[in-house]
Amino acid sequence: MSSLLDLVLPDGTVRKVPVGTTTGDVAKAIGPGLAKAAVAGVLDGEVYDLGRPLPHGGKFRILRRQDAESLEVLRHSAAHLLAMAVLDLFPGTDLGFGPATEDGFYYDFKPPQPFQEADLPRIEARMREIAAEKRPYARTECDKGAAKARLKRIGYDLKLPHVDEIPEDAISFYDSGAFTDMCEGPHVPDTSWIGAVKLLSVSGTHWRGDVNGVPMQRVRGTAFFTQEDLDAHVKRLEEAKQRDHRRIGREMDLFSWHEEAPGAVFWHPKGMVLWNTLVEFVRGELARRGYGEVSTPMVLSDELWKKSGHWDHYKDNMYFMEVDERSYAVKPMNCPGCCLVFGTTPKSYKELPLRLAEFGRVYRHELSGVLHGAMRVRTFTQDDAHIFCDPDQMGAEIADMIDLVKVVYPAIGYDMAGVKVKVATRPAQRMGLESNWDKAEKALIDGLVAQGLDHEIAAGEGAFYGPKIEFHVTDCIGRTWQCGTIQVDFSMPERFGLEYTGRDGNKHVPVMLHRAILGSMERQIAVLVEHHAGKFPLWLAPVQARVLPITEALNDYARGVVAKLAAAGVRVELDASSDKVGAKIRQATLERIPYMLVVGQREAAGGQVAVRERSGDDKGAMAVEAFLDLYRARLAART
RNA sequence: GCUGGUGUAGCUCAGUGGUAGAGCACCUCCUUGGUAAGGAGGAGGUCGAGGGUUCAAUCCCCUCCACCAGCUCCA
Repeated sequence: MSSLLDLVLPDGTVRKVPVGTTTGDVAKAIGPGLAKAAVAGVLDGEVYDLGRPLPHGGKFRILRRQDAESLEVLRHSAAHLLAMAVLDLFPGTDLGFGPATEDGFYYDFKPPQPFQEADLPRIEARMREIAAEKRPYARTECDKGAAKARLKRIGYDLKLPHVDEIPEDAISFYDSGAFTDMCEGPHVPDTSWIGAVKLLSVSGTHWRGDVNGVPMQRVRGTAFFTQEDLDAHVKRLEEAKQRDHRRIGREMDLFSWHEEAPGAVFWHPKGMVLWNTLVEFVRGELARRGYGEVSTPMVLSDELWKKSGHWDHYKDNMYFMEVDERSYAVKPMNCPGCCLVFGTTPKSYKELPLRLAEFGRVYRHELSGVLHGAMRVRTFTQDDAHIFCDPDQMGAEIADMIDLVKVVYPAIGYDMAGVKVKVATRPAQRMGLESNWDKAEKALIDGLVAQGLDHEIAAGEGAFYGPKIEFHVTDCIGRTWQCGTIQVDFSMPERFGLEYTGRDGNKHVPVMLHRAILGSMERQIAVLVEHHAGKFPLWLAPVQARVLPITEALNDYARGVVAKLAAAGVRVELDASSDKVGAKIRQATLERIPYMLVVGQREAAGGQVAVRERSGDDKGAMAVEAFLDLYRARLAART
């Protein structure tokens, strides 16, 4: 074994260093600037502490403070810092896990007495004190037996069973003064590196996410190298809050909620403009793609749900009722109704693929704690469709669905690059043959690969009747929401005895594909509101233009303009209030109306309107017809 | 459902063991003003619901409901 290691740096040069060299040593050797900025090293993809000897040669790079991955290291260290403070203030607390997350960190605790939000400032203050103490993060390694003994000695009971699940033989610990934690690292050299930290919330959780497991409390926070970075982050969070669809929905009078119907959206006229505009847009695409549209009942007999499998697999989420001594359920999905439609008449292979769309409203009894505005509700309308086809047609149909997503999402303002695609595979609770699950999962993955979409696998997260592709978009505070979905289902057609006569004259069972593009109208519109911060493109804007007379004497002229625009299809309003024009502009801007049409003496004399855009751009005075040209061009461009 | 929090006017929020207040919005009047707030006055609340403690509860206690942040789950 050579006593020199070969480190291949990002620029391709090879640096020979003696065994025992640390990342810090390498950084120093390269230059003082780098030494100052260095946080950790990455050797063949694995991150090493600044002071940890590199065990072998390989591809090597140094993480600097400005690199995104450095924040992860820092925040993981901040999680330890949090644990130190909590153990100081609440002796006897048992520790769970404490990882870094996308924009911060958390640590799960089992304290003798539950934490309250009011405890956070105290904990945070203690964290700052400890940070100032410059406690080191000192790494040591031992074998599993020693690790268990060590955990037992310090009283970390929860982590004890976890030792055996670690694949490596060597277990690492990090010591910071009296505090020690089993942890694979990496960490910053000492606590003083954590320049700015803020605790954000305390919430409930369970040991390792198991609802039946030990209840714990999660303290969440975020950390940065500098206070300026933290301040900027806090400001971003506050700005994101301004995009909250619940707030904007109220401000723009799109929808409301009422205690009488928890988990249900009440749509107002302006919200319905968004809804109907989206539906009409999707309908246009469906017509081009050979879909028919159906509408099936909300309330269907229990018998149907027993046949479909929902009775056995989905009952907990369903609403039931008894009428005339017969039991019914409110539909949680549209598929069974659609199956009845398919089965109405004998089908020939010549009719396949049969594409049936349904803007179908469903009810699902979701747990009270999961409801969230219009994103997660108990009744929602899916832009659903069920495609009955033979197995050979499946690939082409899936391709067409993915293509539909790629057409619709950019049109409503999403960059496909920001849409996360997952393939959810067979869950523990499922029905149907394993061989069919194999085929179905393969068909979905093949479809994505053929369409060039990156995806990740969400193992075990499929529906009970089949695997699915999920298209996730992100809300204003970084939560992602599943919208579109494509699912393959071999089971339900079989259960409903659906069949078609093939070219061979024999009966065959069709494959059923379920799909939603927008997902649910409720969730989609909520995400859309946040995505655009309420500043919808013209074609979607509930109110597209408002006419603002400068004085009440101009109201009659303004009414004439409104009539002319309305006749041309513009969603236009008149502001006939006695406010001054500045106030009218302010109001229209707050309501995020794309066009403000100011009319005064000058405009009235020339049959004109003075066009101001939502952005504040003054387009100047122009004839009403000229404005309509502007309007139509932008409408067509969907901008 | 679980953990923690919140619930006072349409909205944002003060407040007190002796049945409530501000700003904005609303209504009326004055003002007729040229690109993000003109002025004055008025109206508006079973203080989430039910029970308890008390001479007296919006405030203290209990139960429930809804909402918020997470957990889990989902479109």
